[in-house]
Amino acid sequence: MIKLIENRFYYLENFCTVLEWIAERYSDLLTAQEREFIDHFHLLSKETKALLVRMVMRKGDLFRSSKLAYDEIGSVEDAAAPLIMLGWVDENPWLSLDELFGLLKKAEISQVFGSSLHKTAARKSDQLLALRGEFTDSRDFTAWYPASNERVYQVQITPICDRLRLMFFGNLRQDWSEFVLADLGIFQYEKVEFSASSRGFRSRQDIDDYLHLHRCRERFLLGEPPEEVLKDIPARVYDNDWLEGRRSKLLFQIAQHYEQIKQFPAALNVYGQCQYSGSRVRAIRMMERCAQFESAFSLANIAERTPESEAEKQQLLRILPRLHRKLGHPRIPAVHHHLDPASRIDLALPKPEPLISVEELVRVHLEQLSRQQRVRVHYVENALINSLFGLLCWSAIFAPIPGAFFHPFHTGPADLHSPDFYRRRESQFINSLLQLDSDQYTHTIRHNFREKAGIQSPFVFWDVLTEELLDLALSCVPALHLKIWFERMLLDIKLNRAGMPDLIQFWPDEKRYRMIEVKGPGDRLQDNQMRWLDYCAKHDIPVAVCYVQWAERVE
DNA sequence: ACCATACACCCATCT
DNA sequence: AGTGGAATCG
DNA sequence: AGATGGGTGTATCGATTCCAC
Ligand SMILES: [Mn+2]
Ligand SMILES: [Mn+2]
Repeated sequence: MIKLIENRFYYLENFCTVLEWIAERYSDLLTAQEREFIDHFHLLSKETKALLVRMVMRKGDLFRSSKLAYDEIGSVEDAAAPLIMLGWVDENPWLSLDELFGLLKKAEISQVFGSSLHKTAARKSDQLLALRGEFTDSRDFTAWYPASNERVYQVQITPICDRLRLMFFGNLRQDWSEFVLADLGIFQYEKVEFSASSRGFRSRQDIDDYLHLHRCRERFLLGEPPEEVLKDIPARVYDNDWLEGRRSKLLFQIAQHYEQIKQFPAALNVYGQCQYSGSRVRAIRMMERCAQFESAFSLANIAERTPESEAEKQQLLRILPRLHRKLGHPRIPAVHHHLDPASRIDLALPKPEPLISVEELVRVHLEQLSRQQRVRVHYVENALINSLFGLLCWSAIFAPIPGAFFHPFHTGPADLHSPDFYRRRESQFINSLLQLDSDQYTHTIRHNFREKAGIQSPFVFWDVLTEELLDLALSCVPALHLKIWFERMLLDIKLNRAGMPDLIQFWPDEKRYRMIEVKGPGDRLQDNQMRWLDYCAKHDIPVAVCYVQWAERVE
């Protein structure tokens, strides 16, 4: 299964693949200077190109020459020379004290700062803290550390490399190691026949906007005061829905941060600026915390008239009665989730070894409970229904819709969470679900289980879905039930792909099943779990909640 | 699937 | 000394 | 006792190497 890489310059080959890919499909989105970079790169010697790529792939931009030892490259000095001429690498960068500390080992720090250091035993980070006041200037490496005969190199071209990586992958979370991991067979990706015109970006402005938001997010994550970051986040709504989603999400996270540091008015202000799902409820909550009950009440009423999701509706059922009370209105009774007593299981089990989970405990208990008939219980959570969905609808999910796939390393379509995901492949999904009206669905699911085994999918959990589990599921779960599960998933994939019960119990002799949510002491049903339980009850799908308590230990 | 969600475990407060 | 986290590599 | 909101920790290929503590 694991292949060997025969080319010692495999990483360079991969980098070149990206450059060629970009030059071929995205050249209209590049500046003359960027196109020039690509052309120049190809003219360099193999060793020089390899050294640059090694540096680009590694963390940070500063490297000691001794840390750039690669057999296939040989002399770093020789390989680096052309890069220095081009200005792509600085051979003698000015280093701040912080940067120097990142390059030196602790023993070397004592050597350099011996006289200034009070305690050589102190932690490196404390030494840095202590020296910051004294050494505020930047110097080059030999000035800091004359005894060293090493050089320090600094790559100068990370911005353009990040831009190219973003254009290729459509995100910045994937990096160049994707290639080698796929070559090694660690990740298998579906081969989608997308057209040569399929791209992750339509305009240079979109790329610039993405990079800008990304930098804002990094500054926020690094701890810069949110007020400073907010100044640079555009107040206007982006035309591109995808980018607007990213803008909204960043604002949401900043608002959450304000919430954590108890700056509720600031949080309210930021929640108000974004339409990220859930921000409205948080805004209502912030008004509540600021004792603005009238505003909270009126926003809650707007939300109740036009709820953004089932989840919001559910939260409003808790919020509104509370606000009525706070405002001194006549009480309206809070409606609580009601569980049919018949589908409630109470168990008192001996407290087990700390390593075993409650779900596993109940699973074993239920399997051993009824000796007279065959009972199998699997701990599946979301994995089973999602996997069956992913296998049945494989061709719909991986349909080559324009813009959904544009490089060879997608785990799923790029627009999976966009509101029109379903609409854009409606006929394919209708076709897939139609198979549940005959026994065709079992063939499709089994076929894809064999043919697509191990291939990354946003729905299929290959490690959970064993052959035994698949057989049990296909023989015990009626097609109609699968259709009901899948239809709700398709209504809102992001929201409805989770919250499914922990266990599934099969009675293979009766071709019957039941799903069971396990709750240990001190654990409660979550909102999304309640929504699935209600939905299943409404459609006569057998579900139960199993409450576990620890049985008294006999002393 | 945008270093994230999803899950369980834990606590404080209010009724 | 030994341990653990981060970085690197294929 | 229970409901509610809130905060936390865990997990991402796996082997090897380096370095701080
Ligand atoms: Mn669970
Ligand atoms: Mn559970």
